[in-house]
Amino acid sequence: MTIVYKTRTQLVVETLREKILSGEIKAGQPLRQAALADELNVSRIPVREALLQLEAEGLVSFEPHKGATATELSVDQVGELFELRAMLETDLLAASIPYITDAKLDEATDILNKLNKALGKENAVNTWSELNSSYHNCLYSGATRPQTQDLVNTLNKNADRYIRMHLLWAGGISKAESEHNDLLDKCKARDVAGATAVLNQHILSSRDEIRDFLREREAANAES
Amino acid sequence: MTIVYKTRTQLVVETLREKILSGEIKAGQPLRQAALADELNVSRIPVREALLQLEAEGLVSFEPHKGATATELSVDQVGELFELRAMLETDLLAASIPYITDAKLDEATDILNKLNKALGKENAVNTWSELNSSYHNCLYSGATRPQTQDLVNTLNKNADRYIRMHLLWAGGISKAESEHNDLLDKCKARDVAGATAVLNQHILSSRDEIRDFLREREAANAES
DNA sequence: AATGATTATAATGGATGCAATATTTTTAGG
DNA sequence: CCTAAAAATATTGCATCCATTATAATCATT
Repeated sequence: MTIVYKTRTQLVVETLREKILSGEIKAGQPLRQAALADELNVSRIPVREALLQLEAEGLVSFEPHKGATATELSVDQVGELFELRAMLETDLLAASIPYITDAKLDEATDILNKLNKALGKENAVNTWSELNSSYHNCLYSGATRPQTQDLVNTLNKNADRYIRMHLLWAGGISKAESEHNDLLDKCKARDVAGATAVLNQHILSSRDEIRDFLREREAANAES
Repeated sequence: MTIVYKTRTQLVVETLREKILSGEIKAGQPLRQAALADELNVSRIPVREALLQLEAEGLVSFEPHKGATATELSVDQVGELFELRAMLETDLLAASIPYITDAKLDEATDILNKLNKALGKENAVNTWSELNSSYHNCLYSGATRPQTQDLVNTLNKNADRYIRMHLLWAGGISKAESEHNDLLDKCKARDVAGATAVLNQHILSSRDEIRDFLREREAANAES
C-alpha cells in the first residue's frame, strides 16, 4: 500500500503537487529552486525537473531565467476548465456505458461507499480527491479511450484545488453524494442520456458554485 | 523573424520535435541522452529537460531508469486523437464565430493564400504545418478560451506527423484546399452549423484516410 | 530629490563527475 | 545444450560547481 517512490524527481513532483492542491503553497507564490531543494533534501536538478512536469500539468508556470510560480487561475479560467471537463467527461461516459462491465459497476459501488464513509473523517478532503478520481475513472473504464482519459485526469489535477475548496466551503459534500448515487443508478440502468445529463449538471453546477465563491472572496479581499 | 532561442533546453526541444515530426527520428526509436547531447553539443541536462517537455506533448515516452523513446501511436490511438480534435475544435469554432472580428477573418484569408502558394514549393510540408496551425488558431480567436486553444495546439503537435504523412501520401493536399476555402466562407457568413459541420468532416475524413494508410502500411510490413 | 547608469546580489541555466539502476555478457551447474 | 547466477558494461539519476541572466542596491549627475 505504501508507495515507494523510484526517483527523487517523482517524489518532489508528488510533494509539490500536494502542497499546491492543499493550498499550503498559495497561488502566485514564487517557487525558489534552492529553497525547495534545501527543504526536501535534494539537489536543484530534481526540483527543476519536477517543476517542469508540474508546468505540463498546469499547476506551475515556468519562465526562463525568472523562475517558477504556482499558477493562479482567474474566475474565467476556472469556468473554462470545468466546461472542458463537462464536455470531455460526458463524452467519455457516453462511450463507456454500453461496454462497462458489471464488475466495474460493483467496484464503483464499493468506492462510493468508501467515499461516503470518508466524509466524516478528519482529513476527509485529502482522501476524497483520490477516491473521487477512482470513482470517475471506474465509470469511464468501458470507453476504450486511454488518451482522453489521461487528458481528463490531467485536467482534474488542476481542478482539484477548486473542488476541495467547494467541499470545504459549502454544501458541496452532501450534494455530491446524492448526485454520485444518481449517476451510478443511471449507469447501471445503461441510461446513456440520463447519466450524461446528471454528470453534465454535476460538473456545471459545481462550476457555478465555485465561481460564486471565488467572486465573493475576491470582493472581500478588495475591501480589506 | 529569426527567433533566437534563449535557453539550450528550448533549442533542444525545438530540434528534437522537428526531428520526430519529420520522421528523421522514427517512432519507437530509443533516445539516448548522451548521444543526443553529443550530437547537439550540449550537456545531458538540457537534453533531459527537453525530453521531459516532449513527454508532456506526447511525442516522447519517458521511463525512469530505462530511457526515452519516440512514441508510436497505434492506429486506434491516432483515431482517438483525431476524434478528440474534432470535438474540441468544433466546439472552439462554434464559440468563436459569433465574436470573431473581420480583421481576423481577413488575416485568415491571407494565411490561406500563403498556404496555397506554399504547396508547390520544395519543403512545402514543413511550412504547411505552421501555416495550417496559424490558420486554425485565427478562426478560433473569437472564442475566449485560452486553455482549450492551448490544448488543441498540443494535440495538433502530436497529430502533425500523421497529417504530414497524409499530405505527402495521398490527395490530402487538394482536398484540404477546397475544404479550407469552404470553411472560411461559412465563417464569413457566420454560419455556425455549416462551419462546424465542414470542420468536423474535415478532421474525421482525414482520420479515415490516415487510418487506411496506416493499415495498408502495416499489412505491407507484415509481409516483408 | 529624481533619474539613469553602474555595480552588487541573488537566482536560474548548464557542465562535469559520481552513484544508482538496468541491461548485457560471461560463467557455473545441471 | 540449456538455464540460472554473477560479473561487466551501459545508461540513467543526481549532486556539486561554475556561467549566465535577472533583480536589487548604489552611485553619479542634473
